[in-house]
Amino acid sequence: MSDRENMRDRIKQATAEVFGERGYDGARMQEIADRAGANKTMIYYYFASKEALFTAIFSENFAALFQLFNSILQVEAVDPKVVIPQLVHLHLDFLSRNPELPRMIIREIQSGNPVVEKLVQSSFSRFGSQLQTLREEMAVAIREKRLREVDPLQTVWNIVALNIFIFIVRPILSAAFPDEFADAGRMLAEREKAIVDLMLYGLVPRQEA
Amino acid sequence: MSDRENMRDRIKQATAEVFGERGYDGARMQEIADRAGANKTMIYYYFASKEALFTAIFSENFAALFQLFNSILQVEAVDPKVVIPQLVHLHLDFLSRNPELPRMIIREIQSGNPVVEKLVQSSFSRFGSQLQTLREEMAVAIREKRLREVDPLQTVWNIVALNIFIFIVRPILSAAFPDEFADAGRMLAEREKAIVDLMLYGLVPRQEA
DNA sequence: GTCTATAACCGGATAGAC
DNA sequence: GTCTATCCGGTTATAGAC
Repeated sequence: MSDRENMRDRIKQATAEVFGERGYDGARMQEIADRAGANKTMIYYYFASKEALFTAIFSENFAALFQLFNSILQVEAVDPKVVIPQLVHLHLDFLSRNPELPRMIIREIQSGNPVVEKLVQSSFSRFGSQLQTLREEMAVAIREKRLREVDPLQTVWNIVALNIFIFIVRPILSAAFPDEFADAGRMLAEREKAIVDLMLYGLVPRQEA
Repeated sequence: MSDRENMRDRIKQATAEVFGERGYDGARMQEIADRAGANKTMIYYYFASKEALFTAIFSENFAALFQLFNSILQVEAVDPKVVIPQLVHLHLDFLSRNPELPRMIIREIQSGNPVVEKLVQSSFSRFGSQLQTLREEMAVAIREKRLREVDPLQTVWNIVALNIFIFIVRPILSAAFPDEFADAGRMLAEREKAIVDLMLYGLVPRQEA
């Protein structure tokens, strides 16, 4: 029973891996079965089809990501020096536990799968109201000189862009800079530091001529 | 003759589009033919196979991108206030002319295609020496207080991350924020401004308490 | 160079035994 | 719940006429 007891979960795990690596179209049911240590037919015992399997795994992961985003955006006092390090850390931590998720989302987002469309729609409609709150908080922070005069939406995009980058291009980067990627934990820590530093202070020195 | 004269080029253009949208595995030779206004057989008249077609288009685009990177990195004086706006503008301009390229690269980079592997290897080995030069230039700039004490490699990653972001997640963003994406030119200009502003100054105000 | 028809193959899905 | 054997549709690729 040790391994065999939760075949369904092992299939889900294998599915996430293979879809993340190969994309929906490139994924083979046979490979998913192999990695789960199962017979191909077993997948069809638990899931109706490849499409249904994908939808289940994608929905689950996408929901988890947006749950994180929503909890992250519940910020009371917008002082960048306090908030930014927290935000970056939470997001990177989540991503390092789901490293294949960004590539999967990016790959499959324009697949035409109606479930995916609906998921994006509903996630972002909730996200919209959160964003409005953030706008107001940031406007206050700007007036009180705790924050430079920046656009809230662009700022959110910037954080996300910087955070997801290494996960999205990991295959390129680890081939191009093997030294930096030899120790994944160390690399992630350095990346986190660099992102926070950029977000807070930019490149131009404080004391100018 | 008007349209028909350079069928080969139209096939290449259609290929880039379809591979960008659907990925290698999702792309259908029939759809490429349709978009090129050609018969499917014509593709095989000009290219040996789907694989060969992909390799040709990928190599070409990837080479163009790295040519840009190399020309961009030939920077004499590293004063961020001068260099950053130029870098960001050149990169975004290139990307807006090849909007499908980042997604295509990210999708296909771990495909196992040996041509892709070799391309990445050779591109980055040349990039490596450029990076060494950049390190030295930046070290000087830091000593002379024109630049904050930042890591050169991380800084390059940051610029690339911020620049490619909207192209990579465009399908999500245009669905989630239709207003912002209604006018593509205006959106790109605002994005450029936001990236340069962040890179230079970060979020923390200059004059502190 | 361009087309129609078709071969060859592959991968998702199912039937049915145990 | 798990397995073997097989079907069927779709996709790349080619043969061969014009």
